[in-house]
Amino acid sequence: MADRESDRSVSQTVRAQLSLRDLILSGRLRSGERISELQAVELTGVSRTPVRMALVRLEEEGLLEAIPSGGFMVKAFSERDILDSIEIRGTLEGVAARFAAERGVSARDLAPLKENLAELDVLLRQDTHSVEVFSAYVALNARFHALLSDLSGSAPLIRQVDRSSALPFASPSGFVMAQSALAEASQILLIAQDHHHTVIDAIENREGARAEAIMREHARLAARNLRLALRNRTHLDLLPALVRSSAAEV
Amino acid sequence: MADRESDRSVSQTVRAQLSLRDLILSGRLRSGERISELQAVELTGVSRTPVRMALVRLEEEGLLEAIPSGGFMVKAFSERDILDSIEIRGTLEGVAARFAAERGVSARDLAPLKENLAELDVLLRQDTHSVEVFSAYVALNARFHALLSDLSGSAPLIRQVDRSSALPFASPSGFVMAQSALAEASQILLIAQDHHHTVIDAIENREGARAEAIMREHARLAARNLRLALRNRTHLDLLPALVRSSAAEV
DNA sequence: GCCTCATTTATTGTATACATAATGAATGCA
DNA sequence: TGCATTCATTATGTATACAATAAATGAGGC
Repeated sequence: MADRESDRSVSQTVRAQLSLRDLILSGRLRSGERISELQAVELTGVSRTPVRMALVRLEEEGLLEAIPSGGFMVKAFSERDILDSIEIRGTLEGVAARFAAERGVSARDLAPLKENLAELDVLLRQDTHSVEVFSAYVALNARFHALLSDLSGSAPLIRQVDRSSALPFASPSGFVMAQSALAEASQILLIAQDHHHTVIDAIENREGARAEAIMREHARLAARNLRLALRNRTHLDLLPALVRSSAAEV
Repeated sequence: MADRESDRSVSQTVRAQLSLRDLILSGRLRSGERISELQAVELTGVSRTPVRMALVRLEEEGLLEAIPSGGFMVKAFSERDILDSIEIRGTLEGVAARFAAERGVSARDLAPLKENLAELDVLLRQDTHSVEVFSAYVALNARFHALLSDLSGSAPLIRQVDRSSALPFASPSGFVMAQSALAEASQILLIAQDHHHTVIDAIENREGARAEAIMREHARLAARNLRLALRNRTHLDLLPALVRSSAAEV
């Protein structure tokens, strides 16, 4: 929920952006649906100016698409689009890992990653089928990836990785796929965690090519995971909670 | 020049965006300089609402940076940032080439690329040191790269490539470096053109890994070219013309 | 009965007025 | 003399009024 009237500390623009993002991700605004400014005003409770700003930002974010004659519509994504986005993200993360390895990182920079990794290790010994544990996993995993791209020390790269992350994680179907796959193949998480460990090892040993290859393979695993999930969809009831937790963290 | 008062066919927002982009790229607004809305209003001649839209879009474009307390400043880029951006772009173009190769492309899709390639061949037999020929080269080369990413058939990837192109080509120093390097090492263009030919060949023969490797190497060539240019800067007088032609094509 | 043109309506684009927050300077007090 | 507090000024955030354009619907003619 977007706390429409309360929380005066954040700007109207941000409030509108959060509200609208929530509406899109939760599916209340369907793909391909045109969204008029006045409609957005009704939905968010703020006036047209901040609503327009929010719409422009959501367009840049990739959730909306500008209509030539004016206005915006909710962007539609194919499964192929989402799979491609995962590969793009993996490719960029591969470059990030390689940069980190080639340019060298201090033990101080690596510390938060190792800490995060340890937390993930602990978590993965629990039952990842439960909503709480899975949500915690999603958050920790996202943090690992964010820390990793930071490790590259390259502002343009960090920026690009951020942008390429929008689609795989923003899309409702992405969420459906991610969690449903998880439910039936939680050992995949263990392999993913192995990737996390080995990429850090590669970076520490300055093995750039290896670090890059691991992150690419990591993305391929995620993609495979999702393709698998497309066939046998389960646990769709988990979706709303996941979407909500993701929208909140922005 | 951005034709301030004339050309009523385009929106005020777009006019403001073009004007401001031109001001930034031409260096009249210096890196790190704060740009207030009223100042932007003065400079562009449109009112605050479209100016704000333009500022937000330029922020998303990567040319401006939001100041926490409000407002925007012209973003500053290091040489490292620009070199990284070239590598990022090359990496993504590598994926695009691989996608094209793996998924297959029709002869009809390849036709415009081959035509473009032939035009480049003709051009490269001329004196690339002249402003006209070099400008034409820049335009044709940009078109080749755009067509190539289109060939991937992946909307998310095309989008990402577009975004990663902003920095290397938008930045004035990128232009300085690109053209000054060119002036003293025009044989590099011939090698680059060979890359263009061979990547198409690889795509036609469905050699995905080779296609990807070529585009990566292509970017490395560009990066090397620029590093070289950093040492002996020449022909800086060409800069304004190049910036102007680039700003116009958007 | 269908096609075309005009009128009307709705929606976006633009401008400006107002409010609020931040910044800087000046004055008073310690 | 130095620091803090307050006031003034400037800038951004927000709302709304107005204009222009595009879409839709109706009527009239072919």
